[in-house]
Amino acid sequence: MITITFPDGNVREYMRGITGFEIADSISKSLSKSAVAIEFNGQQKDLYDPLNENGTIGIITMKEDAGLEIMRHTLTAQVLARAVKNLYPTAKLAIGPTIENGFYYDIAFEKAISSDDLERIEKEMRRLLGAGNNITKKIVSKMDAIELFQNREETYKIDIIERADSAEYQIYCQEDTDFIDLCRGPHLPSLKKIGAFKLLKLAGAYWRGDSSNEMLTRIYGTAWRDEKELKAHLTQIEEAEKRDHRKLGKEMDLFHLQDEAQGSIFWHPKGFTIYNEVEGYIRRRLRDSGYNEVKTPQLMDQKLWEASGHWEKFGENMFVTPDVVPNTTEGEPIFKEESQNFMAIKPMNCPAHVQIFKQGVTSYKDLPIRLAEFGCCHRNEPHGALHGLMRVRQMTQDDAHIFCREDQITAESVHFCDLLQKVYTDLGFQDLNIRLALRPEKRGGTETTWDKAEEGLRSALKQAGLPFEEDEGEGAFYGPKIEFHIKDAIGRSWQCGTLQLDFILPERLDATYIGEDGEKHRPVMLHRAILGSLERFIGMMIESYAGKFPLWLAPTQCVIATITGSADPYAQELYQKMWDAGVRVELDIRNEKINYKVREHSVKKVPNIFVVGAREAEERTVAIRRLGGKDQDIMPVDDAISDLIQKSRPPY
RNA sequence: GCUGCUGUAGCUCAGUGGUAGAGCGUUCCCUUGGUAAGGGAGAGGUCGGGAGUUCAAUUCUCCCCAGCAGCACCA
Repeated sequence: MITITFPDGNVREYMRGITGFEIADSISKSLSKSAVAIEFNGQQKDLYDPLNENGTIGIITMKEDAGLEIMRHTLTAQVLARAVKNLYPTAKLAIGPTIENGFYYDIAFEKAISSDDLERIEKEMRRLLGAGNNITKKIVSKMDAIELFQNREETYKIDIIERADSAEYQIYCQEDTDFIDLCRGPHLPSLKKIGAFKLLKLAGAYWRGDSSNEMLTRIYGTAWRDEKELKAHLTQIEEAEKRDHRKLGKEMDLFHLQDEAQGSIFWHPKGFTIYNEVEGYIRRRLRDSGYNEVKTPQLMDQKLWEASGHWEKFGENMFVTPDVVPNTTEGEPIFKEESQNFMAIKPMNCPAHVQIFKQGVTSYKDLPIRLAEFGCCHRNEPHGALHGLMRVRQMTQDDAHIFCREDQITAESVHFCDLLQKVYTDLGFQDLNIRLALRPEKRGGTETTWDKAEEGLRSALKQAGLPFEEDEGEGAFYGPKIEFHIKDAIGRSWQCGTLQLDFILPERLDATYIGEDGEKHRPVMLHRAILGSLERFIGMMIESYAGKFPLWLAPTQCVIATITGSADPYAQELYQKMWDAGVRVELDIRNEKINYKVREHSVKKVPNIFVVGAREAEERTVAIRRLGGKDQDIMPVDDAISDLIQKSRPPY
């Protein structure tokens, strides 16, 4: 007999070898009916796995998220994979995991498939589900597992097995078919329990995530408990797509991109208003946090980048220009002779900041020195990486470098995390994903320095009360880093803020300070950005506010809209008054109905419309229509203006 | 960079082996209307670029460019 403990603390005795299904059945028929798998001693197992030891059991049903995930997993591994093999027998299966809201399967097709095939596959999947086969499994040795898949020429499965160091492998089968799949499970006991699903898209993906490997075809899908949940999810995706910053940027006339400057933003007046407000805000924050703003060259001799190490390490992502006068004679080459000297357009500000640090002599008493720059950087990003404002080739960071002593690292890091938190709160971002990237394989510096650096950042995060995850091997070659990620409208994660410790660059560029002992010492350098690139951060803001910016950021804070032409003089007077008071105001005295004007400005997401007609002109009032509201609010002019100005104050 | 898809008017998109259409916007006219689209008329396109097949290409083929999705990359 074995002793089974239930989540509520109850204990029961069962025969050795009993299954989760039988245990569920011994509790209630309805439970065994809804059970899809079990969790036994913290590990998920199939419903029909025999239990041979004492343990704690939890019955997983589709109600739990764990059950939903098992369903998604079964759907991709058993149904999508089988449907593909039925339709394309020569296709080779690679891996098919679950992801947030769904699943994918990576498959090598003999011939490329397209979205039409997606429909065929989905149809075949539904056909297979109709039969509602039971799923069974067998456990085989490594040799047998390899043989099984060799017979089917499933080379990727063989690769997976060969790389694994387990002695036993689980092979899932479906009754009445010869379909098999290698999987660590668990799976649903039967296809009858699959809920509602939809295949979404096709994309390429490298085998084992390595770009030197061949590219497979990845089929993405989403799956839910029932049609209602599925529909809700699809609606949510549609809603999220409406918040896409590229779409809103066009609709709200904020910026554009064009072929001749791919990856670089043309900021329109309205977009640049937001940009300037954000920059002004962060500039005030930095000034009051002990930073000194600087401006450094855009073009610097390539030799400096060699000295800093960037040339060797990141040269491929840099733009260079020969230091010669171009030849403008038509039909002749632009460069008559090959240039001996090259200038590089800066991809980062750090080497330049070191140059400023190195001017004169710095005492230990001067540290920390915090140099900030809204530095415009160019990075030669791969074409496929470019993405609206989120990934650009020309960007401006709220960049700063802190030169400090080793004993100041933790205090500076805590100081930074505090500042970052204040900024993110002000700008409406609460949902941060913070990652601490630790020493990579290829790295500079000693183990002791790395220990100190990693612990410095770790304790700073703890002191700042920020939850974080650690990523082994993801740090920069010069030091560990903290990354602050935010998700965009459709759930893609982008790094915005960052804090990086650097022991290497001061060494390479020979930065020193004079210590208490009168000797030269190396400062530590902290690379840090709160917003990251202003372009990306504004992109995130457009999506998180869905274009409905708070007043202090709204490109147009107020439109004065007239009802009849007779109110025009009054509206003009009002407009001048507000303009003089510094309000970002527009005047709409077009010969259009007020309905039309209200709609148009609402669609453009103008936060306030001051509606004026004959009555308002007579009484010297305005009828305020606020974005999203249905009602109007009648106020005397001066009250309305001072109220608007009051509400337009930046958070700092 | 890789895989797949897309590229037609300012925007969103339809369409065809015989050089093109809608809605919105824009211009002009009428309308002065009280809180999410008043009516009418007009202008506007080398159908992403290049080459090929064809009597004829926006349509078919190839190459290039760009965009989108994902992957890889992201100092």
